[in-house]
Amino acid sequence: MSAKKTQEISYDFQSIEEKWQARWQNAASYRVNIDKERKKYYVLEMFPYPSGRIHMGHVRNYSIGDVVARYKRLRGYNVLHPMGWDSFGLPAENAAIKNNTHPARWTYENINYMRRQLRQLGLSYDWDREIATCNPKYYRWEQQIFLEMYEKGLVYQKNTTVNWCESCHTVLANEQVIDGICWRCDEPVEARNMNGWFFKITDYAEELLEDLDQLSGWPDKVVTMQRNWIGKSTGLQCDFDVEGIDKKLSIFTTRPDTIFGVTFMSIAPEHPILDALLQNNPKENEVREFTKRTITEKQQQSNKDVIEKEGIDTGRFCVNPFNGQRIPIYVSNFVLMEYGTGAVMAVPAHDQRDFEFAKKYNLAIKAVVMPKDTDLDGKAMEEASILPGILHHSGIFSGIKSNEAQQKIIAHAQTNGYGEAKTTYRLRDWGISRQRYWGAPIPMIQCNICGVQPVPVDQLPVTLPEDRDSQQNDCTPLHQRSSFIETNCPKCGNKAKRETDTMDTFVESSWYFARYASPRFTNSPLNKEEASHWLPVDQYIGGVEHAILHLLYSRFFTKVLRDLGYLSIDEPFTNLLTQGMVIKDGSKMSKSKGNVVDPSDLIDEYGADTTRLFSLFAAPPEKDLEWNPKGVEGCHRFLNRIFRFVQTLAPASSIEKIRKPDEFNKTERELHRKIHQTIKKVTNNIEYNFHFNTAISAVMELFNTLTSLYGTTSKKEEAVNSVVIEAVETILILLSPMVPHFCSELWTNIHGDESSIESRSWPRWIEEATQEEELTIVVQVRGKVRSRIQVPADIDNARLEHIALQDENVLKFIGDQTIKKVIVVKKKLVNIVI
RNA sequence: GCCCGAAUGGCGGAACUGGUAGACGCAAGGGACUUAAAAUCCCUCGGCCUCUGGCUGUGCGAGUUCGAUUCUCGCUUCGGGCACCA
Repeated sequence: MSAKKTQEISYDFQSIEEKWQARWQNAASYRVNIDKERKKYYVLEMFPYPSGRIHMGHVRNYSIGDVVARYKRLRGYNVLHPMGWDSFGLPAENAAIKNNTHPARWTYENINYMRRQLRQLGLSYDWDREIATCNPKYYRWEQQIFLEMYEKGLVYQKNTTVNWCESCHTVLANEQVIDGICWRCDEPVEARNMNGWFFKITDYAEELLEDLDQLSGWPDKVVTMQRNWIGKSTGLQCDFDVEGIDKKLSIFTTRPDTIFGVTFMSIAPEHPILDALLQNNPKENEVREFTKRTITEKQQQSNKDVIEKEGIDTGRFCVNPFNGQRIPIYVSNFVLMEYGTGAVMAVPAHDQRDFEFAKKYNLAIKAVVMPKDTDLDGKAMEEASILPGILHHSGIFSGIKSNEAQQKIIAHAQTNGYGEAKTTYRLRDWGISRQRYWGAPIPMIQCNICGVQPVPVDQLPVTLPEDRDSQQNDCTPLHQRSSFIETNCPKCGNKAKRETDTMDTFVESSWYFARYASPRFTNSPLNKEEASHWLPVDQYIGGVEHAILHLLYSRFFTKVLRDLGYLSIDEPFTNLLTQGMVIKDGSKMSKSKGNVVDPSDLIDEYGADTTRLFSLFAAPPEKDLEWNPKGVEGCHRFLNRIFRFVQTLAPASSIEKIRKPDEFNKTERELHRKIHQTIKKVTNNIEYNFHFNTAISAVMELFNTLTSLYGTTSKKEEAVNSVVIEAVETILILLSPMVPHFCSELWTNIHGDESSIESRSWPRWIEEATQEEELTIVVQVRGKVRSRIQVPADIDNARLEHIALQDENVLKFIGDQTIKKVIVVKKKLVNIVI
């Protein structure tokens, strides 16, 4: 459809939207400061990466947030609603290389463009608080937090196997590897040995897990995902003596009750004890060959495929401390060095994986836990039995129930000094080193004399070098820039080298929500007073794809910042709304699929208000939104209908027919009732479940009622009365969080240019006014609807039953059969059972 | 494999605590206005039948109940998460 054609049928959204955006900007309408008189409300949408242009996912996310912000303001809250840019990251480097420019330039150009797009949407942000994470004024504080964490022992460096993405040319955190694939570029990730910096998120594993219980305002799904990700298991860590060497083999098990069923031992190919085991061992070459092959296979294999279970006998034995039994030690390809102790006690009778392994290598299977009324025989078993039961063949523990035996066996090991209760987590420490240019430099120095030294806080920020002599792109990694590397040791003053890794961009987004409380503060990362006033975020809104990554890291940082004395809260986000994706033609909108709808085109054609309205109307926020261009037109038509109606309405001040409820005629009563029913419905929809789609439907119904009672324009004489004005005002206020320009404009049409809809407060419904005078009662015979009867609302059940039983149609269905029972549901229905 | 979630007209989606299934919108069909079209307005719109009425219908199969989209059990399909986790 051409713009011209649309113009003919539309209200002049372009000039209206420009007018109101200018007003809001000039008056700084959404600037916010601490106000002790009013309750605070902090609503935040996940800030965007400045990729170039706003997409429909952003429009949806920010429209939802803006409704919440505007609604809360009308409810009298002092609302903090900030916006900023998650502006470090790889795409900037790629674009810089492609266009021969500097990533900073590309990034800031994008920010400027996208800020303009957001303003065009009429989003009510406090732009004075805008931050960009690539600005040294932001990452300087991040470097300081890093140093304070280092001092607290929460940062360390280690050489370890890391996830390397060759296509992004950098290391990735575990959370950024999805099914063995890089979260950003979809290329497979390889294992590599490298030196890198880590945050000790595992120190907070228990608290991160426990506090999930507090997050009643989060979707269960996200809480569950985090719980699984942290992956806590409790059990026994137990030492087995190894025959012939002076070393112990330590295992971890969640099933200590099966320890008398151990028939072999599986250790990881990387296990450090292996060297000792292979000394003077005739099988050395054979075993070494196996481990070498397995390790290579593991590195090549993406962790998605389950590889065939394989193992090799080392020819060595260890001893079960509980019964002195000799146990062969195998190296197995499925044992992970990173989890537990890298060694597993194998109980084939009660673990399916061990069972298969035992069958393959013809190892003994010994059943020790007998489920109720069974007597398992290891030789005859066809699969492992994982059910609880009574312990057999288990020495002094025989006869005890398996769940009780767990604690007793752990206690026994503890008393005898060969084991203890142990908790392990799946969660790994967060590797934050990135070998890329466009990120916050890690503020550390390597001195040959003094070792690793932190950059003194008064020397912050360590800024990215910008040798912009040439017009060339400038993304050379830091380790290739001698001018950056060379420095002096802060301790001894001799020549030393700077750390050349930059921080994972998820570090920036882990605390930005706190910085918004005092974005220009220059004494420390956070102004404690401001932070304690505004935080936690009352409502956080964003895509579910961040369920683990960003949301887990932010929770971790909140606890760290608390322990560093900056925050007084335990959890950053009280309520979380995860919105669904925007779908077109069955798949997510993306450039590669060529199914993107550019929000700017929509704004040009229909205006920001229609664009916002549709994104809210088409589906409830947590569901995926199917894009339907015709649906947009439907929303546009709805606004046009209201516009036309209000255009023909006389100014409120000229209304002479001011009526009080007790003077209402039937039509006025009906409209008045609908007004209050709508206020109730919309308020509940926004307040409790963010179902904006049904909120909008309710307003549509109110408008439909209005026009069916008074005609599609209000030219008629009788339309000019106070109830009609109330209806229109209600429609405008209820819709104003969703279509703010439109409602602001029409409000001034009714009340004059000085009047502002935003200074009004959200309407309250009168419960009494929502009550129907007459009810439609359904009459069922044997559960089937046979008739509907109109009765006064205050009818009692006996009278209702009486009327129902006289209904002609009902009598027809009862015929000459006897009535067994009559069920009357107050104000709803009568069911006659025959 | 384990753990979550979902399934309702041609489509997006409604339905409070077990009580009128399909609100609202889109699409479609018919009509009014118009020289005509667009826009606007009005009507119809789950399926079937013997059509002022009736039967049937919320993924499938059972169950509880006077009554089930809603609760229970067993499946199917789709989506999401975790996955040699010891």
